[in-house]
Amino acid sequence: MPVDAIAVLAEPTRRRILDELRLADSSVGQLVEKLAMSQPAVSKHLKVLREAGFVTSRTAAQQRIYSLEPGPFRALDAWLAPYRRMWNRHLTALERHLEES
Amino acid sequence: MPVDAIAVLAEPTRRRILDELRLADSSVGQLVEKLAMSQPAVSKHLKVLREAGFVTSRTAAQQRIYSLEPGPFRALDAWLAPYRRMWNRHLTALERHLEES
DNA sequence: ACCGACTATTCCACTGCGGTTATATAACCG
DNA sequence: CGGTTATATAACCGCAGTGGAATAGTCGGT
Repeated sequence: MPVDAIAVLAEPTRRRILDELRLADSSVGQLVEKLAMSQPAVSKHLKVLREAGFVTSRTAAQQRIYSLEPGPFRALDAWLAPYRRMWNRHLTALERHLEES
Repeated sequence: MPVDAIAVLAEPTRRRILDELRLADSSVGQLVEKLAMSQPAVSKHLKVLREAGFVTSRTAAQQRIYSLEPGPFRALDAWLAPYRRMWNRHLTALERHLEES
């Protein structure tokens, strides 16, 4: 399911966008400023993120405010689950203690 | 840290390799058979996975047995952590109940 | 209805990556 | 040492994706 969700995350710029949106919903213009990149580039990445379900946009006047959607993140977490079981078997005593908290 | 770890996982073939190795350590030849792909292709993917720390290989006669390493998976999990906090705020009552188990 | 602000789309050049074929290296065996 | 098996590397090709510049679309204000 997260089939190509991971591929979407492979792009550093897209991860930066997600980092920004995690802190606050943003308009395209705000992202352009933060990322110091051309507006078309940002819009194109947003399109990819949108189609993969990572973000949604609501219209506010001429701006479009983007915000995160948890779905694909949860899917990625689910993909990771079987491996998590594996690495839990590799816990050292110290790590096992930290795991308690 | 998982900087390009995610990019490494973006490749479907590499995820298939990881899936196989999760079930059992395997030689290159065994992976070639499972994946129905040319041996050089598999070797190249293994090189990428090795350099990203996802797998290690031990030599057994002419064969090289590959096995998983938990490190990068944990790093990915760490990258996901801040987003996990986000989607936890979106839990419904039902989900919240299931989360208890 | 026109203008200005904001965003999306198109076109193009470039780069990088995955796959195959061919070849090199390494290890075991007689 | 010669031959065979097993894996890695090299060279090449085709394609997909990214970024910029230019262009089109959308919406509110006057």
